[in-house]
This record gives sequence, C-alpha cells and structure tokens, in this order.
Amino acid sequence: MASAKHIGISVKKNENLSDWYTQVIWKAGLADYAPVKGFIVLKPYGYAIWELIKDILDRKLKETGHQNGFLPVLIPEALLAKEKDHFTGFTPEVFWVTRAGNNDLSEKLALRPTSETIAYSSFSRWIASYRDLPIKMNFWNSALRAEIKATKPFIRNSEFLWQEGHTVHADEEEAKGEVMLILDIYQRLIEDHLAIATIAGLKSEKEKFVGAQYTTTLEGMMPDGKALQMATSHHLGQNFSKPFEIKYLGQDNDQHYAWQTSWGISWRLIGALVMMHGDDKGLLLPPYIAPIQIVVVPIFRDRDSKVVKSKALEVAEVLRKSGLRVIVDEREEYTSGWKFNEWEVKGVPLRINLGPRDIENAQVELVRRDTMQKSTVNCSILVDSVFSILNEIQTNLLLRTKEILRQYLSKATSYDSFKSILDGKGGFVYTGWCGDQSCETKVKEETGADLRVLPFDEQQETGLLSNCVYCRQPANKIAVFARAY
RNA sequence: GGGGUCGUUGUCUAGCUUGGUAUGAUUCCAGCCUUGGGCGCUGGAGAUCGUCGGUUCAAAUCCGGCCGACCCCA
Repeated sequence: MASAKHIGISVKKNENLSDWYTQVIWKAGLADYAPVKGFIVLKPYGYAIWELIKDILDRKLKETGHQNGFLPVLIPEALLAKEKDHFTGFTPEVFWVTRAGNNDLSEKLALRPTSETIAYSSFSRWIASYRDLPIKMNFWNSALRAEIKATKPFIRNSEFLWQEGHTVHADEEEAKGEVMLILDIYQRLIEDHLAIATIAGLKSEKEKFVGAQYTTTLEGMMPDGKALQMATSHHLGQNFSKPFEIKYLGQDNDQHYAWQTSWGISWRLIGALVMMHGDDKGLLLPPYIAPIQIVVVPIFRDRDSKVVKSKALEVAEVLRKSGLRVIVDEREEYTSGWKFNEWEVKGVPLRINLGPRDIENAQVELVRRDTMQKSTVNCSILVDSVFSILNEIQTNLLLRTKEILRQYLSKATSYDSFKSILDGKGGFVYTGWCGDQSCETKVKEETGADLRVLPFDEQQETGLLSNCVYCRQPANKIAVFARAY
C-alpha cells in the first residue's frame, strides 16, 4: 500500500544507514528529540532496554564485590583542574554553571563530564590504612559533554546515561587485574546478551582516557564499515591518587599512594544494538535484551473474539510463568496486519499468532523476527519450542555480527593498500605500527581513520605487518585503524 | 575542523520562482464495518507556516540574524 510506506521505515538500511538509524529510533519509539541540541528524551521502550542492560551489568558487578553509590552532578572548577591532563582533555566540552538565581557564583561549577575528580576528593578522606582497601564503587548516572557539531541519538549526545566504576587498590597488580576483570564482564555483556562481537585491546597513548596510564577497549564494527567504541576500562595508576592525596598506611607503617581504575559503558550500547541487528523492517532486538520477548496477537472476528482473547491471555500466562517477557496485543482498533507491522518495527523477536483456526487444532503460529520464518506448534510443546526458538535467534544474531566483523577485517602492508581499503569497503585495517604518535596523527589527518585498538590477540603475529604502515620503519605493534563514529 | 541540504497540524506533504482566504494524505475523536500481513464508509478535530527582526498597504513566500534537524568530506 502506498499509504503504508511512510508509516514504516522509508529507507533501506544498506542504502543510507544514517537516515535509516534515526528513523528506527523514532519509529520504534525508543527516543524523541529534546528542545536543546544534542539532547534526547528516552521513551519507555528505549528506557526499558537501558534498564535491562543495567540489571544484567549491575548483577555482575555486585557478584564481583562492587557497590553502588551516587555523586553530585556539579564539580567545582578547582577540583576538576587538579589533574592537569584530565582537565585539559575535557575542558573543550564542559558545560559550566556560573549563576545561582540572580547571583554570579564565586567559582564556576562544571556539570560532570565524568566523576573521577569529585569521587576521588571523597575517597581521599575515606582511606587511612590498607585495611580500608580496596574500594570498589559504581555509579549509575548521566554525564554531560557538549557536542557542538555532529550529534546522533545514543551514539553522540551532549548528555548520556552511563555507569562509571571507580576502584582504589593497595597494589598495582590488583588494580591491573580489576581493569581486565571489568573488560571481561563488559565483553560478556555485549556478546552474550547484546549479541555483538567486539575486538578487545589497548588504546594508543593518543586515544587513551585523559589522565589514565592506559585504557583498554572493546571496539565494535557497524554494518557500514565504521567502528564504534563500546566500552572502556582504564588503569589510572597513581595519576589521580597523587594530586588527590589518596594515601594509605601500609603494613610496613609507611604512607603509600593508592592505585586506581575507572571504567564505563553508556547507552551508546543501545545505538549499537539498533545499528547491528536492525533491518529494513525496523528494529530487531536480541531476545536476552528485548523488553518484550514475545507478543501474542489474537486474530478474531466479532463472534469469536472472546474465546480467542481468553486463549491468548492463557498462552501468555503460561509463558510468563516460565520467566518470559510477554504481552498480548488486545487492541480492537487495529487489524492484525497493522499489529504485525508495528511489532516488527519495534523489533520484538518472536510473535505468536493465534486465531480460531489455531484453537481448533490446539496449536499456535510462531513468527521469528530475524528470519521471518513461520512455524506451527502444538500447544502441548509450546514452552519448549518458544525457548528453543528464542535461543536460536540469540545465537543467530551473534553469528551475524561475527560475520560482519569478519568481513570488515583487512590487513594492509603498504600505505597505498591501506588507503584503498579505507576508501573502498572501510572497516578495521590491521597494520604494522612503529609506535610513534606522529605516524598515528598523520594517518588520521590524511585518511580520517584513527587508531582504534592495539588488539590483545594479535600482538604475537608479526610477519607481513613488520613495517610501520606510514613511516616504513620496523613495526613493534599490530595496530587496527578504522574510521569511527 | 571544512562544505552542503532543510524547517508548513502528532506525522509526511503542496504552495515559495511571480507576496494577497494554507493543499492533500495519514494521524486523532465519534459512529458503523471486522481483524490470518499496514481494511472500508460517514462525520468531526487538528497550523501563531522553527524563532526574532527587516522590506511592504500586505510575508509561509523576499532579505538578515538566531535556534534546531540532517547529509558529505577531513
């Protein structure tokens, strides 16, 4: 139908990912624009996805000994400026509060771009001896970083929901262990629940968190060949403990500066979910992270609406008792065809069609959102069938993103081939790198690609990539470059 | 950082060149009709044309600033 065209997604995903993406965010009911540039309003369906991400991660963090707290949103300028690199790095994007009511403030207050400084000013007062360590805290809050130019819902906003963890340890090895523990938790969350494959590794000196000793990262690859940073976990060393005087009295009766980590994921993961799994029909959510895993659509004529509806509610109840998130779309003002399309735009992974025909045969029709395959199952084996299909969808989606990642992995031994890959299909390009920041900067300036990650897995494999892609000097690292969001 | 496109009702859109009562669809509401892939019919509602200023007897339309959205390139 012609009229149906502008109700659904009006652009193909592989023709214009950007336009497609914003349409899906809007039409699936995840978010809406706010009156101020770079800000968005999260609608219930979008917030429900965030809540699920939050629940899963929160549980994992508590299981590993972390506790939640809450920090103020305003940070005095002097505090934010205490660690110099950190301050210099963030200052271009900090929002400042300079007035309260009718009075100018004597000291500017920053809307937190991140909470290291304010958290650590507290930590320094909480810690006296090694017996007070470790501190392992996490904060669910929002952060504000002014985005002047390019904004994109969930991917790049001036305010975003996230989680920031901050830990303090007596010795460096323990802190380094924490960094890797968290990165692993993130990778499990992202692969096992969000069904997105990533590359784990180190950020370069240029790209690391300002103020960190080193930054570990999980890098994802979007279907258009552009990279997206999914999570970071930082070893802060003693870079903050020194200016913030986070000291403890050791068993040796001497004062020591503590070792620290910080780490975070944001609602950017929702953006990644949309881009990775969605298709021309709209959103497609992996079952483990879908607020609605199953929608039951009763199909009826007037004379049998009662019996069909009550059967639909019964089916939903059985599935709910098995722990599934199920709704019944009982609305009478829409036809079933309308409902099919709507739930497909919203990405519900599994739909159950239930009409008089099915009731007669004690069966239901299952429709998978990922393959659009329909199957008919007998009510007696419904729960088992549903679980096995949901698991299949989850597995299938992860396989798809692994395949996308694999197709976007290239190796370049010369700068010419490096450039032609970037200008062609894009994606991740593995190269040799001398380790010199000036080569990294030149590559960025000339090609638009930055050094996304020094992958943990590939560092032993030299061979072909034995020279720096830019200066041709002997390489001492395998670097992965890409254009990125 | 550089370049470009755009803003008319909840949504999409005509009108703008050549200034004079704002077009159509969808949506929403009431009622009828029914629902296995975006049903149909009847009636009704919904717009200070993003915003501020300028030109003019008169501005959605011409000019300028600002706000916002989007795209391409580095």
